Amino acid sequence: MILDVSEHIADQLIYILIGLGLFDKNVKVTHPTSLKHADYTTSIAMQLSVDAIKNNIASSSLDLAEIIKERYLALNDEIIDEINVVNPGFINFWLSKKFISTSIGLLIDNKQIDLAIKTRNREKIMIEFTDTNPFKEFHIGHLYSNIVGESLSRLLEAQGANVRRVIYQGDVGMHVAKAVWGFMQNLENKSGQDLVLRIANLEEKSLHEKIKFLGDAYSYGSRAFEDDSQAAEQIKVLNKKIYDKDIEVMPAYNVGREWSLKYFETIYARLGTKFDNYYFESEVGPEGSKIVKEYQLKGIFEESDGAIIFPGEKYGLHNRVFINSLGLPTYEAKELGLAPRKYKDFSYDMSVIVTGNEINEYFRVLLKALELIYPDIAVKTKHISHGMVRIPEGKMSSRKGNVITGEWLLDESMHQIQDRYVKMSEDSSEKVALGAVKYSLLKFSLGSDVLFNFDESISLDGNSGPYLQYAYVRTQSILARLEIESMDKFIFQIPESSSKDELLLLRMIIQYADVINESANMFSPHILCTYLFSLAQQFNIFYQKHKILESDQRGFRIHLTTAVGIVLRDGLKILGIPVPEKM
RNA sequence: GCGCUUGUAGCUCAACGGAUAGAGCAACUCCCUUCUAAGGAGUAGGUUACAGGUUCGAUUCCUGUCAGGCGCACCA
Repeated sequence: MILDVSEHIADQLIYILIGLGLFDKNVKVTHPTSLKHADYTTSIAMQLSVDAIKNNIASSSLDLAEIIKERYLALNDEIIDEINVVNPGFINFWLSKKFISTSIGLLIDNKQIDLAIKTRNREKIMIEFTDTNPFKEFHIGHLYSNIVGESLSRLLEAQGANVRRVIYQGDVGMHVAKAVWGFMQNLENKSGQDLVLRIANLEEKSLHEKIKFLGDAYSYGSRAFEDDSQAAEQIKVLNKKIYDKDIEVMPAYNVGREWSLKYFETIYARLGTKFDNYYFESEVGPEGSKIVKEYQLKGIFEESDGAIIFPGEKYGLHNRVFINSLGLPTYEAKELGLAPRKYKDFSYDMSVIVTGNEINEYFRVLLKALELIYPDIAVKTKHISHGMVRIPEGKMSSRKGNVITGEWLLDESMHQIQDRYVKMSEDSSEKVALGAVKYSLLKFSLGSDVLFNFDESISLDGNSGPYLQYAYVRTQSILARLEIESMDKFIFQIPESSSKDELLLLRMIIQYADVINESANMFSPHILCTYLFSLAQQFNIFYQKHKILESDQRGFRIHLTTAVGIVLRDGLKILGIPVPEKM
């Protein structure tokens, strides 16, 4: 809908600067911190003032800014209405009303957002996120990863990318061994029936009861692992048996794995994620081991204390075990097996992996090893890490029983909403609950830890998901009062008497495309959140001050409301937040 | 001890090296016979942990100090 205005202005500026005998290809044109200053701004005059003064081009940064302004005005750029220069040398650009009305008119006609600049047109991007572990719960950390991964996927899709969502699940390893051990022990104590029959009895139970059973088995197993050295030995042996697909453990292993995966699937569906590929540690482990052994011969890996390690210290990192002394691949080796497998399935231009920041260090080591083995894959791999979700009591642990599961949070959020708004439909309250929880995690910049606060995560007021949903619903309920006839008849035009609030709202809408690109390029959904919140705020101010349907500017205001609704709906969709019809 | 990371209003967080450092929550004042008050208007709240440095300009970059978090080989 909108051409890339900042790039357009930057091009003009470069042309002007060359004419002046100044050259800087890093001319940046950005949105100022506040739209009160202008639509676009550049600080180039200040950056080049030293050069300009030295070469007698200008006497100061302010002077240089004035010179640039005059030359820009001489270009008669139709997009720009006004340029002003502000101390100590900012050059501020104001979009013309003509440009604004044309852009908004297009937006309304198309009834959707279509970024003219498809910065990632058809780029193939594989994105891995959520990474649950069968046999364990789906806790808020997984929830966070899922919400972040899904919104990043949608941001990249908005830029035109061909995105493939994948998940990598840990179905082997010590956590699984602990759970299977606990599972078998818990079954053992019940009756004299044989294992297969005892498992069959459990099949009648509901999925939730089965998951509860698995959860208990895991905490029983991990407690035993720490407190009982004999049990710990058994669990280690069991771990190996699981890798080897030993017939003795497979019945319990297979049903537990299946229950878990089925359960996770219900959560992904609820959250609105559909994965295209599923990868499992059990599948990539053997390949990873093979690669490590092959490259051990080439000197990339070394033997140490019976294990095979990658000597990260040689590269300023630290050493990591890739194959343990039992001959089993660790996380790192499995990841090494996963990388080429993913590339084989989808010859991507970029591979994004979303994880918690606790594994940042490992990932650096892993990337180094990958770089030595598959340099072409390594350069395409991008690790995005989000912070850990902390709870006020400290660390979550299954053992302490203070794990907050994703499902519990969503359910609890929904209950609170239904208590407060008794008339709301089931469908809307689920959407609002999702909006509250998702937005509360997305609004923070990625990277640093987030403190989980229940009241805030389900907050319905202020800077929250429901605030945005409410603003959207408000636009729709106003528009719903319209007769169908009236919609197509006006040509979008900004009246002379339009107020500052209305103009500001229009200028904010124009920025949407830039915000999407910035948010996607920086892999930062919170940028979109911040924007949508201020847009909704500005709309609420407008709504409070002005009558829409009963005013002499009815047509204009209806269109304005329509445009805000389109942007809010589209932006929320990109965040993965559904919009209810009524609230 | 080493590596990575964070420190901004009472709390939770924004701010591409730029303009008077902004929001939400909490507190206090107001505004519903009105297109949805899940809203709006206002007041109060800051030596951006501390000390230097680089720059026309530093919350942002560099160095040091202090404080928190994470990671330091067979878990993921």
